[in-house]
Order: sequence, then structure tokens, then C-alpha cells
Amino acid sequence: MGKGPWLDDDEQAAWRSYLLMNKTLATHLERHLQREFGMSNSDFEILVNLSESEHGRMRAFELGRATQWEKSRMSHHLSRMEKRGLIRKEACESRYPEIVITEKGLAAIRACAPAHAARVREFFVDVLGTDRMIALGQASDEIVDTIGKHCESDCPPEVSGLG
Amino acid sequence: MGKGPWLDDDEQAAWRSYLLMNKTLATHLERHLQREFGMSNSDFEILVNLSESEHGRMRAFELGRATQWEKSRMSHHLSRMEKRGLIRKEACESRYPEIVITEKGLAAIRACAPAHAARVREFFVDVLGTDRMIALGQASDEIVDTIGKHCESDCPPEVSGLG
DNA sequence: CTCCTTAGGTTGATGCGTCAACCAAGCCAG
DNA sequence: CTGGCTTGGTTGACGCATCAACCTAAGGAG
Repeated sequence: MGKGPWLDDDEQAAWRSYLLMNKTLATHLERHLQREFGMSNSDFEILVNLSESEHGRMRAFELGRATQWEKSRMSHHLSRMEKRGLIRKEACESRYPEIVITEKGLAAIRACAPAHAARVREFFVDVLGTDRMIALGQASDEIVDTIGKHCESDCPPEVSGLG
Repeated sequence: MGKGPWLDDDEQAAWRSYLLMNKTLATHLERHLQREFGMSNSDFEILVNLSESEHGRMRAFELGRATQWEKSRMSHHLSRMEKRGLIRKEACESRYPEIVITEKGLAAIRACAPAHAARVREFFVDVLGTDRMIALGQASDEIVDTIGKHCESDCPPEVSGLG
């Protein structure tokens, strides 16, 4: 068929390699987390943030800022995690509940974090080596910044028809 | 809380930058594809493969090999795409149907591919520049290979208890 | 031929992510 | 006080991805 010359060959190759790596790595990490510990990547992300916070408790929107999730996704996922006993929603002085990591949640993250870190080391850190790893980190930041700037000018946060 | 020393600081920073870049880039690309053309990344992947194939037709398992999807995901997704008129399942000499891209599917991919490619160029190719882009492609291949080797020795393709 | 395995594919259940709609304060203008 | 806007959060519907189970035909071994 029409073989669109959408990107030239080098670009195609690099882009597709990147996409494949991405999918492969993510799938691999998530599968092990799931099979060995019954935890999803999303669970992991929430628990890491909570366990790194001052007293194992955060407001939902703080978690939202940290994870970049949409609020509805956060709400749904926290409900499911609460049902599984990994976290608890606790009323506090302010109008909104605080999200607290439970003993079970703490145990879960402590159980799986070392194995997860080991895999990241094996397939990311060690394969790249220090120099390339740091370079990739920097390049990643540049891409994020570029997209951020683009969106600023593109979609001014919902302010357009207020005159 | 317990601040697990799971990865050291440089490793953490690079890994998290990479994860954020990943999510940001994927979300950005998918959102535009979705909002401007009503197509998901998955649709795009299928249509690209079909449109690049010899006569716009492939067997489902060839698509599976190309995309690395599970067969059930493929089956589900192809059914939905057929319902939307983007592809068609056509009986052929062999026992299994061939997947054919329709006029509508062809029109859809031709409509959105340039914009998609432009975004990949803007946020990936141009930000990285040729050298870093090629280096990332190579590094990606290495990671994929490493995971591949690991899985060979780890999970010999379902051959274990056959006497 | 019969039994068994394998390959290609479908199906149903379930959990997740997104979107749009909604709700309940708090805030500020008039 | 009233009306409108913003913020933090919940809900329901829907489409998607995964898993396990299943179906069918083809290939091989006995």
C-alpha cells in the first residue's frame, strides 16, 4: 500500500525502537509486580508517594499533583484501594478527607519495592550505564518542558470566554 | 515515613524523569489523535500496519506479531474497528479471515498521519536532535534485547511439563 | 483411525481510565 | 444576602486491556 513518508527512515527507526522499548519495559515491570505481589503500577505509585510523605498521609489533590493523574481517576482508584485495605480515607479538621496508608499498604510496598528496584536497575540503570542514563534523564526533562510550553500557549488553562 | 533507599539519587532522578516524559508524551499524542481525529493510538497502530502491508490486508496473527498485542486484545479491538467501519474481516482460501483496511480506514489514517508525524517530530526528533535520537534508539534496542534474553531463560515459552 | 497437542481465534468477566456531569463548600462582587 | 465562580472531590457510563476458558481445524504419534 501507500507507504506514507511520514518520518524519514532514521526517525522512524528510532521512534519505533523507543516505542517498543517502552511497551516492553512497562509490560515486564507491571507483570512482575502483578504476579508476584498482586499490585498494579498504579497501586505502586500511590503507595510510594504516601510512604514517602511525612506521616504516611496526604490529601487526594496532593497525590494528584505528584502523579499527574486526573482527579476522577484518583477518586476511583483510591476507592478500590480502600476496598482492598491498602489505604484509608480519614476525616480531619479540613473539609476533605486525608488519604492514609494502612499497615497492610505499608507492608505491601515494603515487600515489593526491593524487587521492583532491582528490575529497574537490571533493565534500565545497568543497561544504559551512568552516562547514558543521566543523558536520558536530561533529554526527558527537555521533552517534558517542551510539551509543557507548547500546552501553555496552546490551551491556556480553560480561560478563554470570560470577558 | 520510611524513605526506602531503593535506588540511589541519580538513578531515581533519571528513572522518574523518564517515566514522566513517557507519560507526558504518550498522553499528549493520544489526546490529539483522539480529539482531532477520533482515533486512539491502538486504532492508529493497526491502520498503520495494514496500510503499509502489500494490499492493505493481513492475517490477525501477523498484526499480532507486528504490534506485540495479545490475541484476545487483537480480537476485541478488531471487532470494534469493524463495527466502526475502519476495517473488514474477509473470508479467504485459508480457514482464517483476512483483515482488510476499508476506504474509510484508509481515509482516516491518511488524514491523521501527517499531524501525528509532525508532533512526533516536534517533541521527539527535534528536541533530541539527530545524535541523541539515534543513541536513544540504540539504547532502546539494547533494553529490549536484555529483557528478551532474560525472559528466554526465565520463562521458556510454555514448555516445561511435557515429559 | 484415534488420541493428543498445537495454533489461530473468539468470548465473557472483571478491573481500569476517561469523560462529562454533578455536588458541596468557600469566596468575592454587587 | 444573592448570584456566580472556583476548588476539591464523587459518580455513572462507556470503551479498552487482561485473563481464563473455550472452540475448531490441522498435524503427529501410536
